[in-house]
Amino acid sequence: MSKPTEAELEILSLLWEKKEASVRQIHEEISKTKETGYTTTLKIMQIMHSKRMVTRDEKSRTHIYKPATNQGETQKSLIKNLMTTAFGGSAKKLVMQALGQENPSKEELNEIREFLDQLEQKS
Amino acid sequence: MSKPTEAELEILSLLWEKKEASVRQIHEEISKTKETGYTTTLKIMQIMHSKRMVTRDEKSRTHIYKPATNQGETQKSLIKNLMTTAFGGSAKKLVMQALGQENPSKEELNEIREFLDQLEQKS
DNA sequence: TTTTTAATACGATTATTTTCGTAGATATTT
DNA sequence: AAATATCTACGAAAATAATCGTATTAAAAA
Repeated sequence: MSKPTEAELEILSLLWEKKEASVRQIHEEISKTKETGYTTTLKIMQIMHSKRMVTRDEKSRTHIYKPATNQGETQKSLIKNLMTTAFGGSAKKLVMQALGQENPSKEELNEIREFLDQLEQKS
Repeated sequence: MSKPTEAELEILSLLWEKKEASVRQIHEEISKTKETGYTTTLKIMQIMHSKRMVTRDEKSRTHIYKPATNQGETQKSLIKNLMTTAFGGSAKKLVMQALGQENPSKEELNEIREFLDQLEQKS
C-alpha cells in the first residue's frame, strides 16, 4: 500500500475516527479548518476508492465510505518513514520530541510507563 | 519555515548527521538507496538554498552546504503534523506505535523513563 | 407536477515537486 | 597544452497532487 498523500491522510483519519461517513460529513469536518470546495473532497475520496484505500457502500445515493487500510499498519509505516528520514532511525529521539510536544496527563504517562515495562519483558 | 518536501528532508537529515557536505557527498549517499541523477540532487540543494533551508560556503568551486534550520524545531513540527493528521492529536498513541516499531535497548527505555519523570515534575 | 436541492462522475486546470539535459566554467589528468 | 572530468546554473519537461467547474441524475420540497 503506497503512502497516502496529505489530503488523503486527513480524510483517512476522520474515517478511522468515525468508522464510516459520507462525503458530506467528511467535507463538513474538513471545511472547519480548511477553505476547500465540496467537489475537491469528493474527488479525493473517489481517488482513494480507486486506490482501494477505502471501501464504499453504494446502495443509497449518498455513498458511505469506510477505511479499508488498517489504521495500525498505516500509522506504523508513516512513523517508520518519519523515523528514518528525520530522526536517523532513532525511536528514542522521536518519542522524546513527541512527548515534549504536548502535555500528556499523568494517566497517559503511566500507561506509557507500563508499555515500556512490557517492552522490556519481551526483550 | 515551511515544511520540507520528502526529497528535501532526506537531504536535510544527511546534513544534520554530517554537519556539512558537498552535493557530491550527499548524492553518493542518496544513490545508495535511490536511482537518481546527480543534477537532481544538485537542483534540490539549490532550491533548499534559495529557501534558506541550508547555507553554503562558495569559496571553493565545490560548494559546501550546511543545514540552516534547527533540527529540533523541524522535527518538532513534523511530528506535530503527523500527530494531528494521523493520530488524532494523541501523543500517547504515537509514542506507543513508535516504540513498538523498533527494539529499544534497556538504556534507551530508561532514558525515556527519566524523561517521563521530568515531564511529570513540570506539570 | 414543477422547482429546487443534493448527490456523483469526470475532465480539465492549476500548483507543486521531482527529474533531467545542456551550457559554460574551472580543475585535473595525460 | 590539450583532453577529460567535475562543478554550478538554470530552464524545461515529467510526474504527482489538489482544486474546481460542469453535466447529469436522483431526491426532496413547494
